[in-house]
Formats: sequence, structure tokens, C-alpha cells
Amino acid sequence: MQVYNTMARKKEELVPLTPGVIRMYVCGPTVYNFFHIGNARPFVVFDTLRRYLEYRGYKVIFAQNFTDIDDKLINRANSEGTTVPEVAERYIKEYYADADALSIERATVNPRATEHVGEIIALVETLIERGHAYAADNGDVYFSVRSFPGYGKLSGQSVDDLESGARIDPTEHKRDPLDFAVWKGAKRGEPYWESPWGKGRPGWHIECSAMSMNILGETFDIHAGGQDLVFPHHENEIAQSEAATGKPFARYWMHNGYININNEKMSKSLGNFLLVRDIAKEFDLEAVRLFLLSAHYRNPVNFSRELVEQAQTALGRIKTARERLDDAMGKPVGAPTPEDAAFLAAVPEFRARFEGAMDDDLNTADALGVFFDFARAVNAFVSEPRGKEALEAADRLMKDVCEVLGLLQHASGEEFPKEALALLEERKAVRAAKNWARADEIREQLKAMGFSVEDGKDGAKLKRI
RNA sequence: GGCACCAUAGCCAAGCGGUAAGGCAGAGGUCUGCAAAACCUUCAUCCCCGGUUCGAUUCCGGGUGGUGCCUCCA
Repeated sequence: MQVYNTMARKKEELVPLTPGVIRMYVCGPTVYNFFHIGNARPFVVFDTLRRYLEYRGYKVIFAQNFTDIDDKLINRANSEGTTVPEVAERYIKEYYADADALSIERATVNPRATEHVGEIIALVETLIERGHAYAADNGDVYFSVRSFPGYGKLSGQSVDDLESGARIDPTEHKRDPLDFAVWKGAKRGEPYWESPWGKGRPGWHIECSAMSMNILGETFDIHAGGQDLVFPHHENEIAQSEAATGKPFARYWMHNGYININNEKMSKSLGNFLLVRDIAKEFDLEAVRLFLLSAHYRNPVNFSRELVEQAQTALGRIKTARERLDDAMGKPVGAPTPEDAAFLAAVPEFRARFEGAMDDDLNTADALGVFFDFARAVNAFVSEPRGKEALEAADRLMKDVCEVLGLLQHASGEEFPKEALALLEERKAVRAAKNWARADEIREQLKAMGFSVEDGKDGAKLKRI
């Protein structure tokens, strides 16, 4: 599989450190609120990468952190008159609720910064010992950017260019404006941990270094996140980690593009961010997932209600193909036909095309194109009774593709209300009697109840609209 | 100023040297009591100008028009 490595600025063959095992780390949410659609993109994209790697037979050790201590949590706790752990606990729970609705699989590990403070302190101590960090007199500890020669290698910035644009916050005690905090001395009323530099808490960047290296090792395979994390977050992670260990940190850096809202950048400062929780009130989040996968992950995408509606309709196509295949499997015909043989021969071709797309830097847009081609072939194929073998081959590919893309993963065993079923029965009777007026009336009634009726060869089917 | 990115049909979006995937919307048709769903058919020479090449949407140069990072942010 080829993967675009931000560090190399090109696609590279993904070769894991340990054959058969992929160790990957994705920067997770700061849990001070529900997460927004912009957060959702990396979660969905790299969940899909993880699913595909597992489909390919890798054992994937997937770590995604929760940042559960920082200014935003402290502010939230203060404004609510509650505590930081209470805020964190609440939004971690809500993270899982939204993630589940987006069919994002649970990570192998979800480390929390507050559970790794000991390791963070140890890492800071190492940096100080090695001359890469220094304690300021206010209890802060800063990383000395100019002590690490490779600084800027991920983002392609030179230290001198950065220097000219840097600002110095007068409340900080840096020796160099480029330096950044790896440990923050506690201010009055803030949560703190005891450390060799007094009471304080971890800086943001150091958390990810400490957690990723502790869980995945000093060198691991993939580190991923949103494009906006390239600088400074990931640049700083590299500096801290490699300065401390003297070894390469992550081997492949993957970054997803932005989401715009109605053609406008979504950002905290603009205040136009859209919570996944709110989108879920109007749309099936699986449609949102499909929408997110319908463009290549490195390209920017624009989010609008119209586009999600399109995705929702497209998702319906896939659902229909799945249902039609299920129906056909319920009553296979005995002897294989030439059509069966032809279809059976075509299935591996679809699979190969799908894998080819995914192998090419996770080209989910292309892969979806293959999937829709396949769905059409399935729909055409099952318009007549077919042999078991061909149907099962279709079923396996359909399941594999859905599993990799994380579509149609929600349990569908929904029950229709009794009244609806009774109306459907009545309609069957009046249709037999060719009472079309009453039949149409019932169809309207069902529509008002939220169901559509589709008359097929084997009777009518109810569908939730 | 430094570092990157993008420009493909009404909308969204792949492709990136050999003559334009897929989805949504639209048109015609098959099926249907009528619909719906499904299927079939149909719907683009790829921002502009140069260059390289037998051949360019695809490579190079120059424009034009957008965007991002360099500051908390996925």
C-alpha cells in the first residue's frame, strides 16, 4: 500500500517496522465539548485506514488520545462551577456516543493525558538532562527549539523564517521566542501535579509524545491528524521525542485536509463550527461518513446540508443493493447458470479494483466508485433467482467493502409498527381486488406515517423514509 | 514575506502521458394498475497562454482565480 507521507512530501510504500503489525497514533479530541465535523474527518478517515489495514491482514495497534487537561477544560469547569475531571468524563462519554454513530471503531487504546503525567514528567526531565529544555523561574519548562537541528523538517519551515514571524508573549519566560512550553507552572486555582519544577501540568505537545512513545514504542509506524496540526503540534512532537530518544519518532506522517462550512473555513475564532451532535438531529451519521469518504482525505471538502442529502440518497442505493442481495440469498436457485459463472468471474475483478483504489493512498473516492459499480452489478444480477455460490461471493465482497468503509454497520433489525403492517395487509387485499383507489389511499397513509411502499414480484415491501 | 495546496459536467468528485470512474440532479426507455425501487440509454474534450511529446486534463514555464499553514484549532 502506498501512503502519502507529509515528511517525504510524496507517496511511499507503507512498510511497517514489525512485519504484519502497524502501530499508529492519531491525535484525539480535547474533551471540553462535543466534537465537531472538523474533528470527525480525521477520526473517520483514519478509522477507515485502520479498518483497511486490518482487512489486509495487519494487526493494528491503534492509539488515539484524549486531552483531558488544558486551558479549555479549565475554563469550562470554572464557568460551570464543576471540576476538570467531571468535564472530561462527560465529554469522553459523549465522544464515544458520536463516534459510535459514525461507525468509528474503538481504538486499541484511548490514553488520557492525566493518566500519563508521570511519564510526561520523566520525558521533560530527560529533555532537561540532555540540554534540550530548561526550567524558567515561574515554574514553566520550555523546549529549546534551536537545540534540535531538525526543527522544521515536517512543516518545511526554516527556523529563521519562523523566527521573523514569531511573537513573544510577555507573560512567558522563554529564552527564545520559538521555544514552547513542555510543562506549565500552575496558576492560582488551577489543577496541578507535583513535579521537580513545582506544581504544574503538562504542555499540550508533550502529552502526545509521551503517550505515543509509551504505548507504541519510541519509533512507530504512522502518526496522523489534521493538516493544521503539522505546525506547530507535530513539529514539536518530533523535536521533543527525537531530542529525548535520539531515535526517529513516527515513520509516516499522514494529514487530512480541512472541512469548510458553506465555503467558509471552520475555526474556533470564527465560531462557525458545526457539532456532529447537531448534524445527527437531521441526518443519518452514516450518510455523513459516506460524505466524508467521498472525497480524497487530503483534499479540502466543503460541508453543506445539500451535500449530505446527496450522500444520504447515495447511501440508500447501497442499502437497497444490500437488501436485494439478502432477499435473493433467502431463495437461491439450485443449478448454476452461465450468468452465475459470469458474475462469479466478475466479483474478484471488483475486489481487485477496490483494493487498488484503497492501496493508492486510501483513495476512498475511487473505491466508492467501484462499490457503486458493484452495487449496480448486484442489483442487475439479483433481478432473477440465482445460484448460491454466486450470491455468496457477492455477499462476501459486499460485507468486506462495507466493513472497510464502515458503512451499513448499524443493526437494521428494526420492527415496523403494528398499524403499518395492518395497513400493508389491507392494501394487499384491496390490490388483489383491484381496488386501486383504496390501495393508493393506504400508500398515502403509510407515507404520512413515515413509510414508503414498494410493490415487487413477491409482494409489497415497507421502507422507512 | 516564508512554506504548501487547488481549478474536471447543473452540484459533488476520481483519474494525472494514450483520448474523461462514480454519486446527486435532469432527459428518454423497460418493468408496474399507477407509483416507487431496480435496470438500460443519454448528459464534459478537463481555467487561460506557451512549451515538451507521435500524443497532455495528466509533464514543464507563465498567467488568472481560489485556499491553507506560519497564532488556540482536526
